Amino acid sequence: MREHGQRVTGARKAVLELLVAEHGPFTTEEIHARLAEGECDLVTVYRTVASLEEINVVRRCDFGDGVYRYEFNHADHHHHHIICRQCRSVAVLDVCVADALERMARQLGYTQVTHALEVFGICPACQRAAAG
Amino acid sequence: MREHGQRVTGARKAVLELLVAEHGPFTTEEIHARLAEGECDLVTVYRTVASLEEINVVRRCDFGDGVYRYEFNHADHHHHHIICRQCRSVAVLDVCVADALERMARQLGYTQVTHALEVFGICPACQRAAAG
DNA sequence: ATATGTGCAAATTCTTTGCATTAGA
DNA sequence: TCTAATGCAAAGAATTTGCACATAT
Repeated sequence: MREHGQRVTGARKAVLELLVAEHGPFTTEEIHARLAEGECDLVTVYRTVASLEEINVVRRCDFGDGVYRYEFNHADHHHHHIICRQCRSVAVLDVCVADALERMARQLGYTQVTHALEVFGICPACQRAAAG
Repeated sequence: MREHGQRVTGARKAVLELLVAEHGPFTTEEIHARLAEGECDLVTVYRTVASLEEINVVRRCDFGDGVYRYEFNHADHHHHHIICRQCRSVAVLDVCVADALERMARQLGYTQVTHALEVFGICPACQRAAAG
């Protein structure tokens, strides 16, 4: 963070430690709720995840329900999520197949190429619940 | 639409015709603005794209700026977008590589599997602008 | 005839901003 | 010391909801 002219503060340490310790992804509300009482304001959580995303330490996910979620961005361990459309449970798909698309984008002349990929479905538990 | 118990109304025809004619993707505001004056309320655009998305005629895209966009879902012609982070211009990446992930999700027991994939970068024009 | 869709206004939800205060470097 | 970060309150933006009226089947 210091490399990017950002200060290392209590709030930032707390948010980042939480995201490193638990996998997430979490909404800002969830992050705020998990922090110690009075540790840090909800607004500061918003500002903190934005700062962390800027320096690529945190990745923002969109599960399509109008709320953004944030998770620690393991540099070496890129993965994606499968989200149940019904119960919103999240599982990890431990593979990434988007490299081909990123290459294609670079060939088109784009730089700083990244991607966002989420998979949606109905999880086995919800299928059972619907059937029973 | 009738197959899904949905009624064919003027508003729905207008929105769908627009999305078929122009490529999009468009925000609800953009759709509303392109429709004939008084053709249909903005709220109805929201409700219409939701109905159309439900029956998979329309696909929702998230370009990461907090606004959803909608485009006609060519059944046979699945593609993805490359969005310039700076000027928000959109180009089409005429390939889809997510089938492997969808297969994986189905193997995990998920049904009704779909995915959302967007690629981001800085487009050549914005690079030139920044350099010049 | 009747359930569904629409328009308008208002509410809700998520996120951002302004500004005085606090605290890193 | 000086700039950046924080907390609180308030604003802003996107989307959803309630309800009376209109309309497709």
